[in-house]
Amino acid sequence: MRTIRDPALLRSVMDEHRLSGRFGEKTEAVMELYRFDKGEMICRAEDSLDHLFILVKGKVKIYRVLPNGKSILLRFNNPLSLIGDMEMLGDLKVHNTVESVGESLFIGIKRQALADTAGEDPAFLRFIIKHLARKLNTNSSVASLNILYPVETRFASYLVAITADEHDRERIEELKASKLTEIAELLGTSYRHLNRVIAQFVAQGLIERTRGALYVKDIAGLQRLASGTLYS
Amino acid sequence: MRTIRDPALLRSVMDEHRLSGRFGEKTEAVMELYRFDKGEMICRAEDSLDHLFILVKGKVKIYRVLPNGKSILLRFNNPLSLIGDMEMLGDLKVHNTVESVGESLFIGIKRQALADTAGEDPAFLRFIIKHLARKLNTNSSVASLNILYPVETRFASYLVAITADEHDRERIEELKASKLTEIAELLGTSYRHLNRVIAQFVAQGLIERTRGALYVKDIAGLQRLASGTLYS
DNA sequence: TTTTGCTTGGGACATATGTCCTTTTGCTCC
DNA sequence: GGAGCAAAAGGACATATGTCCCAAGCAAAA
Repeated sequence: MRTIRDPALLRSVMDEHRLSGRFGEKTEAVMELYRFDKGEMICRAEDSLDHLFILVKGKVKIYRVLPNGKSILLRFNNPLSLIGDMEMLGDLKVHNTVESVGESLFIGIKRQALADTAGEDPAFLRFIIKHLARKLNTNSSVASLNILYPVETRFASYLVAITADEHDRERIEELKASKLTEIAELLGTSYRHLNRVIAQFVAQGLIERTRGALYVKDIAGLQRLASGTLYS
Repeated sequence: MRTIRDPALLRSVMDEHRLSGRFGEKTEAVMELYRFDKGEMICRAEDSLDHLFILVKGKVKIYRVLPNGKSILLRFNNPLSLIGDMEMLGDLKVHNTVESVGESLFIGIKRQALADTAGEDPAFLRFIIKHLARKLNTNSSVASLNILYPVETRFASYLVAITADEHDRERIEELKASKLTEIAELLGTSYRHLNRVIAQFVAQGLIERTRGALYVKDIAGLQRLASGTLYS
């Protein structure tokens, strides 16, 4: 992690995401820029965090490692998502590992500043609340989807989500994974089983597979399979 | 739903939960008391909510109905939990059904008052944030637990949680269920399968079953099975 | 080029879990 | 006490998913 002291860059980043003027002046004053390199960890379980981060550039991968050593990929996050909100604002321990996928840029607010300044700024607090609410919403949708539907349905739903790129481009990005093993983790299944489902979809003419890449052929058919359970 | 105009009762309820003086005066002024009868719905999917509710007495059951007609019990909530936070504060649609288990009492804040008054009160907003963060935390723990461990482990974890009543009584209550069918739903499995696991636990001497009731005999053994995955 | 290693693709088998049905048990109401 | 009912207990079978392997393709390193 490197602190970037470049007011002009901070300004332009805030403009880009329409954050300028959105919070109180005092809150803006305590914001700083931080950069993480590819593969660098923003936090991992049991860490104690000193900053609340707002991702403004790049992409992070959030996963959880469980006592039995297994891990589950929770999601990918793209700009304007919060890291450390639960920990800093809810007095909770870190449970998830957050890793920078490429190089990424964050606006950070130190713990002390959060308590003194931002914690008294209603606009900032409402911003946090809105993000928390959306996170919770996504999270519980995915959770119930995971437990009530077979991998077949979830994978169809996943494909529809990353393919239909008209609206909601953001949420889609949040779930995008490259390698098949990662998709398997995201869906909470084994690579082997995902593979079976892929083979089945190919047999049904829903998708096509060529040396590793997948091509959606029948989005309507996939939608039928997902039957209204879209990741959302 | 009935509005209860009884300032004295409101006062005593707020005292009981140490809410008095915690928020700004204006915020306190827009709080009202509401009562729901046994089995009454606080909200259900696609409803539009007009209030943010804080449960102060009773117990509510939160579940989600999915497009395929299946439903999953998400959790039971006990006093001082929020209903409608995601919807009112995150501009989201209602996705979960919330049902009053017995008779229950809420402090409610109307949508308009929320925007005008409470939404400008940092103390109130921090209260909301803290609750959202905890909800999210519980939710994602349970979600990964559900997907990565077999029912056997989850049920052991559940039993440990509701049995170890020393510390954390609140969180435990949140997950307590009476009938076995309800436990099955909570664990996201079928009653049949839960039954199998129970039979297995009995055979291993971990629990005892007598006309419907279960008695924990070997909490240490259950803890070993749960292996650090406690619902938390 | 060979080697090494990661990713893909898939066979064989074991296990976890779901669905459907029947039987039993304990209760309440007549 | 018997009828009727809801919850509980469990048998039989089907399906979903995991684990363990092995083999092939491709790309970077040696």
